[in-house]
Amino acid sequence: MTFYNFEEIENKWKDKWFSDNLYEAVDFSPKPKKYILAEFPYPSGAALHSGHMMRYTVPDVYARYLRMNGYNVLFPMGWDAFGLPAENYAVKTGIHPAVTTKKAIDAMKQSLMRMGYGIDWGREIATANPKYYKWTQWLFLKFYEHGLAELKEMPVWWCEALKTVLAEEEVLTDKDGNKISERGEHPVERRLLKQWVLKIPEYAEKLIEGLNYVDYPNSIKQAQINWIGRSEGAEVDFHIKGISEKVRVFTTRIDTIFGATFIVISPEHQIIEKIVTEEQISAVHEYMRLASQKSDMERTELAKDKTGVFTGAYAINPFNNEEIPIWTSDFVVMSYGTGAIMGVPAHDQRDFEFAQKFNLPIIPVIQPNDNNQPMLPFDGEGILISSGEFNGLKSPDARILMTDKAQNEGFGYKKINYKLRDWIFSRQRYWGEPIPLMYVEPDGHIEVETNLPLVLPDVPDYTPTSDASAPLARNQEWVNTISPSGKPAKRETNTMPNWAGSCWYFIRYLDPNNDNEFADMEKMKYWLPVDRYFGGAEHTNMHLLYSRFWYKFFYDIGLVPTPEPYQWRLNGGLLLGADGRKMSKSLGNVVDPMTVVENYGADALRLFICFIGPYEDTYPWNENGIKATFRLINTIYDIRNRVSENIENNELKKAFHKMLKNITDMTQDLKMNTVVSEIMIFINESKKVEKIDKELWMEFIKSLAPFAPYLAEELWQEVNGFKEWKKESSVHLQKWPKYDPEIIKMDQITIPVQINGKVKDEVLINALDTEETVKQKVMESEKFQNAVEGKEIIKIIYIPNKIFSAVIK
RNA sequence: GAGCACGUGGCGGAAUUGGCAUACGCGCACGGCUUAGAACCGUGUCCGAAAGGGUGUGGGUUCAAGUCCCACCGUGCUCACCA
Repeated sequence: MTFYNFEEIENKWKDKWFSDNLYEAVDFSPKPKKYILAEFPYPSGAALHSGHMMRYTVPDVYARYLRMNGYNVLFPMGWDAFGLPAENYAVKTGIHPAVTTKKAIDAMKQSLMRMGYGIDWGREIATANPKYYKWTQWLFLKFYEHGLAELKEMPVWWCEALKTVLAEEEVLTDKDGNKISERGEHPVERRLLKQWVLKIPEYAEKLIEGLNYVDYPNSIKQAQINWIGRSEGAEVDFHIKGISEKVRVFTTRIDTIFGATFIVISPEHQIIEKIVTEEQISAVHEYMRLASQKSDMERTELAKDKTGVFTGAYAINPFNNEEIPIWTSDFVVMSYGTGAIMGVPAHDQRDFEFAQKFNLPIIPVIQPNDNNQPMLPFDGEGILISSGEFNGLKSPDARILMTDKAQNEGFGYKKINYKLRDWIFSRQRYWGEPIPLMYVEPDGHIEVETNLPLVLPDVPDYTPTSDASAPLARNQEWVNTISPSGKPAKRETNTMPNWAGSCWYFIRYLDPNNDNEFADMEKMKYWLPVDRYFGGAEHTNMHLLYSRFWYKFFYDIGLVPTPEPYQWRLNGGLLLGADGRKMSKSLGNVVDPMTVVENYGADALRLFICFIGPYEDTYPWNENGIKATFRLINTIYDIRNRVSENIENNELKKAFHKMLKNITDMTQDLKMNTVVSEIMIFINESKKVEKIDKELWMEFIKSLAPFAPYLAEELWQEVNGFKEWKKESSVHLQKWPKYDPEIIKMDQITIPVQINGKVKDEVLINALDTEETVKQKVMESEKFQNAVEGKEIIKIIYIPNKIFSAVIK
């Protein structure tokens, strides 16, 4: 067998492809466009990792397939270049994040090229480039101008020792249950801080509605709908006994309000200080302190034992004037609804548990429709009882009438709430886009920086300062400025989150060098929306939702041409270590793609990733699997020695066209694993013939090109006898071969014969046989005759060319 | 607890969407090549001697179920006392 020197051959073609930008996407080409997008990588320390090759290989194959089918394909790549790891590294070493990021980008770009991904590198972007983030800042200002960005008190994890805000993942719990910082293990607590937020809940309805018009898997749509968490209900005011205050609660079950036997308010609720009684004040304060140690998640865990403290105050139920106690408990959180609920223990699981724990009365007010005595708590719908004038009403009707009453009498109204919260958009970090706003003296009013980009300045030290402001505050020369209105001002020192740049990067690929606009409208009209968007499942409720939000807002203010950014979406799976566990350095099961490329070549690796299974699933790495595709590559390369002109091999030709039909359909459906199987089947057939016809071989090479681009290029150049590289003669710019349905048409087919659902025989038929003819052939069969001997045939089902089924008695 | 997936040989998976379950590959066994091994090549490989039986378990619909319906068991992911 000839040795296939993959290293030499792959590097040769890689250099030629990319120096000629073979995979260029042409603006306004008359060809139909396809925009194939895969989430751009964060350029972290080392280089390409296994997740990237899982993410990009199938999209690349598909993009190549479309290109060969006459589409003007845009398959771009860029860098999500701002982020925490580079900054943390800078804090430790003092090396500027721009330096480490640049290094990582260079290494990763080389790796992506080496994998043979057909990227148009002429459109490369990086979010940390001032030419790019100029427009991120400009777009942020659109949110600000339209009232969708504002300063708000938001609860965040605060570490007093580090003088900084921490992310959820930077907070650990020690063995006594106390919250500590990952770095330094200092105490941490929840604290309210002024943060810039983007008001994504204002787009909740549009984000749900838009899902009707896009082609996402149901699981993604459902995940976003659940995350947005729309619920219809009512807000109702309860007056507080003895003082002129009221507490507002949100409920989806106003029909159960006659069963309310207590009120629970969140420990952060501002009304606490006004209503708490002398006797209860110290207990309440201690409880508030404990609650600040917990995350929302811990507070709301289902299995948790209920805790709480009585405030000493009583509320008055506006429907029946009952006086009910007001408690505070951490299972009620401030970030949802009004931060206060009415406790209806007979009809809500959590309220029931709370009432049992603290001996509060339980009053059933809903009777199930079937009149059976329900087990409490009963949270279903039913008929109202013990509810005064509303007795006998059904739950849904009661909700309408009771909400109307509240509205008419001014103590409540209909309300739709969302779980979706304001998106905290400021970070007390260095390595991000500066927020282009300033606080103008003397009154501190906000003015907009008009001279963009507002470039991220150098600082002497990347650690945060002591007053909860970002490292940028260390550069006083930069902080102190003159506002556009000519007054002294201090710049905002918080930066934007990593998500900012990735919210609109797919737009910038369309016009990456435009200094006058974030992108030209005509180019956007040509390319948008994205036809296929490949990414990670972990981004379903973050990046994917955030960027839809940005885009929908831009659409509303006329900046972009379509209501949705991504027409289609698929989440990809992971590659696990050979031990079936997530790859991690500590487990020592990390597979480095470039090491695999060195050992087996990029084509073998690409084929392996295709072959391993469907794109969206997760698999363990298997060294033997890649040996199989490596073998396939070598076998194909070996077969070229048997290519000759004017060879008649009809059977092989038939096998080829069969394969071609299958892989054409499968590639369209992104079923790359079965494509590789089909190629293997054809190659197994090819091994059996002595000589292969050159024409047939050339067709095969073209069909191989999207999957094993290097080998295909090598074989194509060789079989054509090209001496010199010319971009136009690359196999990747050829037309995808067309299968001939005549050749694969089966004249004779064996179909199974079933009797009472069991296969009893097979019969050879002609493809064009009528049902009558087939029936006759079956009747002639000896096995069939034996089986029906003395029985009555009651039914015959014939599915043309598939199956013959008889029912006998 | 909820939502969404999913459950097929020793393993990764396939099954034209209701029509011959286990394609293709790995592994394994035997054989070839080799002084020997690696690599490579070839043959075989669901269980059962057979009749038959087999897609997590139990039921159902159907001429026909891996595929559809119901219940249960189990796994994974995401969210989670959301009022």
